[in-house]
Amino acid sequence: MPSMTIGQLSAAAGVNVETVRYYHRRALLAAPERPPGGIGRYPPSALTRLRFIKRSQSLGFSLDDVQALLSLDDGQGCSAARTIGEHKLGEVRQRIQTLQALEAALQRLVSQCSSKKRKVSCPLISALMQAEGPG
Amino acid sequence: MPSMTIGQLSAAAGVNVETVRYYHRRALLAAPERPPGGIGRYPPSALTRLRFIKRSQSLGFSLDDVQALLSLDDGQGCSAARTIGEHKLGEVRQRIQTLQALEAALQRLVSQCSSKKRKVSCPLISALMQAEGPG
DNA sequence: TCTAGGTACGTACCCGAGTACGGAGTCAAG
DNA sequence: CTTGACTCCGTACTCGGGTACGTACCTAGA
Repeated sequence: MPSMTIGQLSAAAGVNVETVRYYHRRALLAAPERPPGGIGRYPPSALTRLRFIKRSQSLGFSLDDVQALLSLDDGQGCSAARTIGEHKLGEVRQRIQTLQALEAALQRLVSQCSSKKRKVSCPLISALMQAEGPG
Repeated sequence: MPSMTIGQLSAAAGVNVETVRYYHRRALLAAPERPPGGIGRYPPSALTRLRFIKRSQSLGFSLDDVQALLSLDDGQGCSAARTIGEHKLGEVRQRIQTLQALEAALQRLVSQCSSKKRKVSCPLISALMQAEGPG
């Protein structure tokens, strides 16, 4: 039997049944053909698609991104797919930059807190009190 | 006049009036003393506190974190504050790690997409199709 | 045939950090 | 004293990615 119920499909992909239904609502995954009043059965391609979605998500693509990516999957959209990937790469690099700046600032505050040459109040807290503008 | 209305306070801190009220609801910022049926006026310390909140947020602290930090601002909580800071620093470093792994994977996919030695379909999309498990 | 478990569907809820809105009250300037 | 801006207060909505619940229905095994 080459077709699966929604429970089998979701178990195979490691997601919740509700998630599969949610993807139907988001039109990311077609609802299966279904005998009138009966229960839907998914072809193996549904599993491929579901894994595509989860894999894309794990690379930082949103479901909207995934939708765009999927719409390119006609063999023609390679340069468009690359554009989406490059854009996402830029976003990821930007987030890394921001977090590294954050890391440095936090590191500085915490080590001030550790050093014993502080005067009266906690240097972490008093540094946060100084209003040098947010950043 | 050393006291401000909510509009002046929020303008001085660069936040929305609604945000200030939201902080009241979250008990991050005390509601001002207010003549019966009259309009509240905030002391300058409210601005300091508001800036503390925004500054902490910009360092990656959640409002729950900020609440904890503020509760330590009695001159006694320095080591507790440092603990919170260290914990947050760990989180930030973890996020950086994850994003760097992401960056590498994305970079690889995008450059495969650019190189012309691809066979039939878009390598980015077909890589996402390969189900090697999410990651 | 009965029954347990799976499925279909619709709706509501979760998180965090606000934003939006509407009606009533208040305050200062003209 | 009126006008217009501001404030107060409560409730509901936003975004993203689902999760949870309830009811009705179907379907495979004993």
